[in-house]
Amino acid sequence: MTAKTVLIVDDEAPIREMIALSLEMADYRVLEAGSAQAAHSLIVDHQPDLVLLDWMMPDTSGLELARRLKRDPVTAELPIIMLTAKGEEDNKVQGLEAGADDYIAKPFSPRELMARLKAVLRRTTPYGIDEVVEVNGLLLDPVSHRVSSNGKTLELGPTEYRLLQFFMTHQERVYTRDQLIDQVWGGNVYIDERTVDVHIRRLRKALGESHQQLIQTVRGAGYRFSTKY
Amino acid sequence: MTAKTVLIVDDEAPIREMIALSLEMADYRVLEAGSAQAAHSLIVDHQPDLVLLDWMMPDTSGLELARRLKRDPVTAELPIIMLTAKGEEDNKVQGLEAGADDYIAKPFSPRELMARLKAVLRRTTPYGIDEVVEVNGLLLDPVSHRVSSNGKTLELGPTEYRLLQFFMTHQERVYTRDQLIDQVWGGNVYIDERTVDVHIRRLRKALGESHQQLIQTVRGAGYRFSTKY
DNA sequence: CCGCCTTGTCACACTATTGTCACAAGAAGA
DNA sequence: TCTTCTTGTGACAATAGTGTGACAAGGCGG
Repeated sequence: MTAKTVLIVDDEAPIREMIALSLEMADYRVLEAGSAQAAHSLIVDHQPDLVLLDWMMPDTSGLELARRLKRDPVTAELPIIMLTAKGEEDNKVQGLEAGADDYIAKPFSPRELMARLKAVLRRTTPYGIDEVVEVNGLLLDPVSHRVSSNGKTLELGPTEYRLLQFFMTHQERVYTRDQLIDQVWGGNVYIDERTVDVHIRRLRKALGESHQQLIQTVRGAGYRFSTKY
Repeated sequence: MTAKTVLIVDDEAPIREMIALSLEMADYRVLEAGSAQAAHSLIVDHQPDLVLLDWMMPDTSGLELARRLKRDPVTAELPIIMLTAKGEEDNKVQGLEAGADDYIAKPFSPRELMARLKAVLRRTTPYGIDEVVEVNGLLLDPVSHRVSSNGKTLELGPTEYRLLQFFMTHQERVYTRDQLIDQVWGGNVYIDERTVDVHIRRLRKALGESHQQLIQTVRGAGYRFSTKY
């Protein structure tokens, strides 16, 4: 699961920062824009997954931006949450008509914001298609999150599971420890390369005699998952 | 496992036949319809397990049919896969909003079609809405809203009941806390993820020693209801 | 208004998992 | 064979993820 990117559009920097802080603590990537103009180019460049849009903006109103985004086919599916001052119920209607997916009245608690944000993201990102992978009697089923070796369920820790999943969907190719950290641990972690060795070891152990040869050491380079040995 | 019936709705006969051929080779029963009208009566008569629906249809568009099916409680549960010409990403969103469970862009390989089809069938509920569900002596009767374990009635709160019902009709699949909130609490609620844990705990407690192992924790992922442990 | 039940949240207890280290074992090259 | 890299292995302390009990707020029928 990759981190979602959220764009905050508000002309008041303190508010932006407050929101940005909450979001970053919850592991979202955050972009900020102080004007509709800036917002638009950020959207084109960075393709955020969601926009938090303030209703009151000096130049072009937030409403205008929302309309524009929804009209353009490229950005039409981008979910938008409108922020607005308390009690202005009319705005809510207008905002939703303009294509906003949800609406939050200021002042709001960070907690509420997060909850709504998740709800919107949840219902706009459809589930992926998860396919079962099978190699020589080794079966990985992402749907039930289960791995079995010749029918017998294996006990894998989360990291071992992800590692195996990556290998099974990227067979026959050598990956350096760095690449594995990138792919399995997810981009922005700082861990020792040798840690990979340890997890490889754990995975091999869990796979047992019957399948541990599938994970091969390529000396001086990295590791490879292959049926040929 | 009995053969699944798939209904193909497309106004172009050659395409229908191509798809039908692939499906029959994979042991599916196939129905064909050239119009939304025909499709509707076939659905009523033959109750297929899945509908492959073309987006572009002369009379009522495929989209319309999808909406109609999802609106009618009788057919609401019927999984739908939309077919559409390549690159029309807007359609994807509209299609998914209309209730389609998946979406395939033409031209597609038979292989891809089969994979998606299997995936959709796997994750859609094989159970009728009012059917009694039974697992290892654990019995849930949606009509009387009652749950019994080896004949003895259990006391479940409303939420625990819904949670259990969801699990029993969606076995063998891991659900994240988010997804459970979506499915059991209903789309637009804002509650803490950890609340799910508490309800899981309450449900397990209520199920007693005999059945609490059915609800399994998948560390780092979520929960799963399964008879295999 | 009262008592009863359900619910969401919190604080704390508990455990599996994780990253790292020190050392053992192998491979490659001279 | 000996030296020098590189990888395997077991142990361990810190941490992240779950289990668990308690509680206050809210709903609901009386």
